[in-house]
Amino acid sequence: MFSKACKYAINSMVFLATLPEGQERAGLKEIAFAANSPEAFTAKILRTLVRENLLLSIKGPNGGFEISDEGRKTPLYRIVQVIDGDSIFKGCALGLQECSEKHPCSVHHKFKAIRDHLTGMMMTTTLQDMALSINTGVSFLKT
Amino acid sequence: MFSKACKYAINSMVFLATLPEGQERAGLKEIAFAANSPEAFTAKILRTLVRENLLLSIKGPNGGFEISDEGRKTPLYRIVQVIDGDSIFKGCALGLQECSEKHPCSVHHKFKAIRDHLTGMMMTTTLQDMALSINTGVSFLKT
DNA sequence: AATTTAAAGGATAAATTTATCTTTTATTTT
DNA sequence: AAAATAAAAGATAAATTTATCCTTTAAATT
Repeated sequence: MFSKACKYAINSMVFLATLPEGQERAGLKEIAFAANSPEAFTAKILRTLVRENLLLSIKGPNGGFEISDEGRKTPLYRIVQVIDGDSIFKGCALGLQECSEKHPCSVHHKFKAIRDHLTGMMMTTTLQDMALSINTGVSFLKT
Repeated sequence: MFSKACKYAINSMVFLATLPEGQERAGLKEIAFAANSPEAFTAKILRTLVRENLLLSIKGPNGGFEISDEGRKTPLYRIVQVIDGDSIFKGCALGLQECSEKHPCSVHHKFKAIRDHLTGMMMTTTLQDMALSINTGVSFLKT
């Protein structure tokens, strides 16, 4: 479904979103541990998220990464889009270059329903929503 | 969503399912062309499908591949399962090793709904269904 | 200003997926 | 039986994804 890079990105962002305002900064090590992801690879992914303004980064002693208020409100959709692109939301499930209402693949309509379902869910679920569910003990970040 | 190998497998199977009974045999070249997939790679994938009894293969002059009556009734689900495994149907979207009702990830329930939707569709859509939609001109195998 | 800390950036390597090519095996036709 | 055909099998290579490591840059503390 999602690439590993994408899962690491989501879990890192959600972890940062679980941190209370005022103590919202965390270093790479802490993030990678919390997200259960390899440190150096996570560093690369975080840089992408920083470039996209979904994260803030601070160098030097007591440096690290922070999620902005805006970042907390970011829908899951956006993270996937930034890391994996939006082929999962837009591309043809069977790989047809041109797959549309006019020239549909043999599961076009059936997949459209699922894709719409997925897209809707991913667009309406924010990192904050996910973080809240973790902070209230309803769900978990790590296995 | 699906690997290229899986898309090639599906498109190859659907192509074979579009062939009328009595002329249901096609050679690798013909299949790869119809499925828009690289020949040698397709050969490998077809061998997997043969091993799983989803296809018959015949060597020698006028040899090739055939889909059995049973194969025509095979749901899309099975092809994906054979080629990509069933992590897309069963695995945690965020990569948690243990992700269950008791120990859910932060999107467990929301994803369950989508997964159920996907699984249901894939289990009830057969290769024959897809082939029929192509044979009646409603949908297309190639772009 | 010098030192320390931590991210940024870039090079490299390992693993996996995708793809091709060559030889072998089985089958049909001559 | 010999020749021709087409899939099976296995070796190899290219591309992509995942992962690590090392040097540079920026910022805080001394």
